Amino acid sequence: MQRMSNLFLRTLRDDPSDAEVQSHRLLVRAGYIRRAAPGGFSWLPLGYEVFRNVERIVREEMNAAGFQEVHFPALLPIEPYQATNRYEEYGPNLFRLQDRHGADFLLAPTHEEMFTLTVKDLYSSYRDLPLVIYQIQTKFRDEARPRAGLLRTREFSMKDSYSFDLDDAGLQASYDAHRAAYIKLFERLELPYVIVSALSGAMGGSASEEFLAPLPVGEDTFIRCTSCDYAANVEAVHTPVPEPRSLDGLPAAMVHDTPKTPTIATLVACVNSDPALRHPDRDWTAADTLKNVVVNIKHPDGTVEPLAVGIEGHREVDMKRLGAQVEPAEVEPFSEDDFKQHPSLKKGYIGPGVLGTNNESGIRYLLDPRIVDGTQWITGADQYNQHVLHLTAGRDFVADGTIEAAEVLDGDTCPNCGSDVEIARGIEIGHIFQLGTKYAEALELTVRDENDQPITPTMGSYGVGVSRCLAAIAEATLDDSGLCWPREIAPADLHVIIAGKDGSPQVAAADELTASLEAAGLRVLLDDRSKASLGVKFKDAELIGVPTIVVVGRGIANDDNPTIEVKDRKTGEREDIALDSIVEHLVSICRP
RNA sequence: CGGGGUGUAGCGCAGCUUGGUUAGCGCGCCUGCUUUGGGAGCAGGAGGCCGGGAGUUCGAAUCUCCCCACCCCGACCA
Repeated sequence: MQRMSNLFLRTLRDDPSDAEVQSHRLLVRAGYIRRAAPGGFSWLPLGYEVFRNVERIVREEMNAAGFQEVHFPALLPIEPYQATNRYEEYGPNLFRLQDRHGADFLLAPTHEEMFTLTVKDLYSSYRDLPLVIYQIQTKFRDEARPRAGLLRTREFSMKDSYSFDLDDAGLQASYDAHRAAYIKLFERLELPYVIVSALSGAMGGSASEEFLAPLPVGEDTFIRCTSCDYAANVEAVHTPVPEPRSLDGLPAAMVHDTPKTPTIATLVACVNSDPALRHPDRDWTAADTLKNVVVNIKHPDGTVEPLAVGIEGHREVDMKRLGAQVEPAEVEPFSEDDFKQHPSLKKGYIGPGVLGTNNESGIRYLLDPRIVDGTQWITGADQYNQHVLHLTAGRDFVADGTIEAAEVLDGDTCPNCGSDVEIARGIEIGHIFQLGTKYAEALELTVRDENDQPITPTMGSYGVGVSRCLAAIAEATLDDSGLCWPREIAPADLHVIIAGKDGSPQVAAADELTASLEAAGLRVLLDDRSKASLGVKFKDAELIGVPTIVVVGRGIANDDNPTIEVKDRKTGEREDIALDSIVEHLVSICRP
């Protein structure tokens, strides 16, 4: 039992000024956490209780799946990370430090290297595999911008597991086992989730899916179908490619003067207002135009190559999608100086006529996949103040290939079923990766097969953000009055409020009730504060968010039929329960 | 790293434009009395390097410069 009269807790009446997102505000106001460092939080008793509950559930589900728990240091030497090149690839997000001898160390952002090395250390036979081991550990990442309370911190708790298999089928089985375990886990946490296909990014490897909690405060943008269950990270969305159209009978391309139209908006206004250029049946829209955007692609070896991307005029280039397509190269803006280097590019009037490796600019030209043969476009004529109408793909121009770099819009076509997709935001709560042999090869992990030949195991890695999950659960369940935890996560099963003065019968009754409830195996938070007014106790109970609130008050003074009030935090429904059946009643609520 | 905003008591804020008593207010905290079914009342009290440093000035929370921290947007990001 926890008595609030001596609980290390101070609830706040006002919102902390530095907290913007709801979960952050309420976790601070309810006395669960305190900011202690940039991107770092201290856990207070109630918060740590909830944290341990989330951690326990994660652990139980991992163990239930047959995975074995280990624990590694967070402070690590850099050599293994140099061997996989991640010491460089992680860049400024890696915390680096030196010991007293000047030797380099890092604070681990994730542990692929150490798990791989430990397997190498202990195992050497195919008979030992498959293997899945995991840990729940504090991770460190020097985030450029910690934000949103517990949702993005520089020090956070994460469950990370690693699978080691002999072949692709084994990896797929380990991956599927994690996927299934995560589904059970998030359902037990009562955390809504969407599984989206993702790109593996800097982790290397092939297949990868993210578990997102679909909440507006999430930082990840994803696409989901309004009809089927398709969902994907915005970087990983595939654009359905329309069928090519016939070139027969299409009007010829014509160059027209379109003065002062360097932007899509001015161009559309111009062609709609010029009687010679108007569409016979309707207004032209930005979607009738072909926008050509030039960027620089910086390769890992330092060389820079210009790249032109052709997309529908009503879309922007999505830098995340483009970046994911050209990885590991990086995208940089095309500067005024760059334009001077390429005089054939008339800024604001760039068209396919000069783009492409075989044309005047020599710049590689990639098209959005929707721009199939037979589609007609209004686009730049490569002379200032001129555009060309009816320029037809496959007839008047051919690009060097296609690229998925256009922004995804609400109402785009689902690649799975053809219905509309919508854009949503989510908090990344889990991520599963098929890594392949990148780490095993770099660290020379091999085992002997049945013919005594060395083979390289194939790996997967799988993460769940424990502290982030806690924040996501708070975010998903809170209401205007405060937090509202699922029972298994909550810091207690019951929040018992004494509505009576010191020495009143309510105090004795509450003490007796609490003892009985504890004997029945329920976790009780008892508000026995004598100085706090009843209003404060009610407000604090709702703020703290224990799922069931029990009020020992005037009802017990009824000699004929003494009662105790039971209130459901989420619904607000209250009910007076006879004193002689209260324990049984509460057990049935808490342990259905 | 770019843009914007904010730093004054444990928390939330006013004061700064136009420099000038002892830097205020609400909540919280301490003492006493009253109160007890929805953030109680009265009375008394404690608590401030006004983010840090340098400068201007007879005098700086207030003006100038530099730095730091935090929040938001973007870049970044398993």
